[in-house]
Amino acid sequence: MDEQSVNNTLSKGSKTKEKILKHALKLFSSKGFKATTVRDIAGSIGIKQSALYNHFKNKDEILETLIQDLTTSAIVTLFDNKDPSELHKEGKSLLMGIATTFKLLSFDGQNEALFKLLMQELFRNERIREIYNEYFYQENVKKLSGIFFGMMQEEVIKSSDPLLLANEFFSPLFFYQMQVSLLKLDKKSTSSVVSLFEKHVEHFWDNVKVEKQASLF
Amino acid sequence: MDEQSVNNTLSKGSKTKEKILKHALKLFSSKGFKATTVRDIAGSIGIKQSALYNHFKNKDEILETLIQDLTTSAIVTLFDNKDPSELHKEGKSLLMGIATTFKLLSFDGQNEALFKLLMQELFRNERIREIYNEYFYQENVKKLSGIFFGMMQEEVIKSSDPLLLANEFFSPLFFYQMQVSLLKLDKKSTSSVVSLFEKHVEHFWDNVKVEKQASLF
DNA sequence: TTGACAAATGAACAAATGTTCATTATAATG
DNA sequence: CATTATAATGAACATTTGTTCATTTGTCAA
Repeated sequence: MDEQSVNNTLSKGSKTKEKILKHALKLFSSKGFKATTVRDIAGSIGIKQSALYNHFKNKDEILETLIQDLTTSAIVTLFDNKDPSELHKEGKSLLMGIATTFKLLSFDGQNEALFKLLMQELFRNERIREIYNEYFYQENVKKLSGIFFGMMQEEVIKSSDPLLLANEFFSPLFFYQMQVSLLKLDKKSTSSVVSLFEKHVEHFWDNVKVEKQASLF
Repeated sequence: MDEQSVNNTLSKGSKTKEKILKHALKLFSSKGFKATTVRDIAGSIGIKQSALYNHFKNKDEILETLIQDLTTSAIVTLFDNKDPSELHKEGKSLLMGIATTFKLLSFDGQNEALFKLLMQELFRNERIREIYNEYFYQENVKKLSGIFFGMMQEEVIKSSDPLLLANEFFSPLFFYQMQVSLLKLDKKSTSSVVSLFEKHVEHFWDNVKVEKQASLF
């Protein structure tokens, strides 16, 4: 009976709860958490502010829920659909795939909003910093490191510091992603930045790949 | 040259105005503009909030003044002490110098606060976005582009797209700078990130430099 | 000293904001 | 149907916040 009732209440109640989260994310990501009022959120859904408190203890809990969602969002699970033990065998095209995944994040509204929320609260919210650092930065750099280590063993790329390579590969992607978000805010063209994702992979690969023997031909 | 004479010539008022800007920057950069109250600012100086309005029309004007200061701050004039027409002759050590300048920004409290302010308001304040884009990003990337173009002509580095190189050189520096700021917020060690500044230059240079002839010896 | 002027104070205000709560509406369940 | 749990409403609240203003304080020049 407990499960049943929980399921039922979830299915009907969660509709507004989801709406709240969705609209709150939109507002937080564009105005910032502090500047967004509970009346803003309620108003954007079409309910009164007091109704929010049937679903969340307070305004902070809405943010906390969104932050928690971050840990399972696509911007944090860039590599989860790939098998690490085989990753290192594909070489450059693998890197291109990662860069493309990264790039595509900005074209999904939900992910873009999460990214903007992340960026805006990063300097004020320690919990967000934890998530950013642990799930977004460390996790991805660690996976990249493993990939590069594998590539080195297979002699696909030159032997060097895998952690450095991971950072060098990751940081431009992050930066270009940020640039795209910023340009979109002002409705400017993003094409020149978007093209940098691929060019970055090319440039990076040229540096790390094992040189073919010059005397082969 | 002592306090007294300064006090006497410049009226006491301008000193308070500077204090306001200094403390406001500190507070804005740590709590964000919206979350900082005029009482916070006044309190941190030791005056009453109403006294602020003898120096600034309102809270927004304080932020605007700080934003304006950004355009002439060190985080925006990274290259201003160098002569562009000669820059391209130094090669790798020039790049190392730029990276070091970048790195050192985070060790000056004023610059670090400006950087944090910039990052926090970037997604909400169009004027800051303009300044960031024009003075911080475009300006520096343009100068870097010119440097790389020169290096290519001198055949110090391989011929390729100077603008891409500029972005590839700039973006990790930016990212590492951000990482340092974030780590400092939580009083964590920054040494591993700080070392990435130099390693980045090494890695970058290996990719772009003109290969020496292998058969020389 | 006196007069003038900038700066600081204390008190107050209106608006905005997060939150509570008693009441009403809604919908599923026995 | 009646019951019961959940959701939404309207009204209210205590605070917080930006700002104003009349008054006082301090400083320098005449």
